Amino acid sequence: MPAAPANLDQILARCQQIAGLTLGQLAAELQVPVPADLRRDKGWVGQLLELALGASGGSQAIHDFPHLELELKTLPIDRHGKPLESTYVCVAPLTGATGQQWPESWVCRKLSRVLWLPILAERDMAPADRIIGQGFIWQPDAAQQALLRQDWEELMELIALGRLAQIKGAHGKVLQLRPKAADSKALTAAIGADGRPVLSLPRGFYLKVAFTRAILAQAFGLESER
DNA sequence: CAATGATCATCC
DNA sequence: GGATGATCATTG
Repeated sequence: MPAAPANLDQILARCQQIAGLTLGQLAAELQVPVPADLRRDKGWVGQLLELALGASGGSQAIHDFPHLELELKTLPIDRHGKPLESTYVCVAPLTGATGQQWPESWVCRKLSRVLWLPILAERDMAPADRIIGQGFIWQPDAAQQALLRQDWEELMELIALGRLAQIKGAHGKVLQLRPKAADSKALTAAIGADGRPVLSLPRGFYLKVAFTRAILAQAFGLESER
């Protein structure tokens, strides 16, 4: 298992080494078995790349590279370089976060610096054949930060006011709130419409495709359409 | 249960 | 085709 990288340059160097490899090739190097499909191994890609890059953290609520305050995100893209999915950020606090300010929020902290690792992963490609792209480190610019902050503040206000049930995935501009649970029967504490505690489906913050697509376009100078 | 890693599958 | 809501595995 690769050692934890000491700095950002080491991480980027490692990214250069694995760019262009298929996930099957990388898995073979690391002696990790490859699932035939991801239906029951949805986290496999992310965990493989964590291993390859020496990320730590596991299932704890901390950065992938704690000392570097760096978050690792794999990003499945199609052959045009467009993200296939929205990107999960973190679970949403449904209680006890009233009064929390944006700079202290887990969304802001996690997104303050991200190592994006595009993976060419058309749906008809077997996991082993998916190809690792060129990873890059991103930090939100002022405009991106403002969009994230605005969406976050709106969503958190609705949560605090007990309007969680009204929030749909379409609510934010770049950030959305959607279910995040093992199934529709999972429950967690939340604030009801009358302000009293209720149980509800856990939610998570996700970045919309248009936002991650813009990040890729920014990094690679691609056209943002198509 | 809640956190991590996300993709699946259905509906529009 | 794309987005929304549902779901899967694993760990502490």
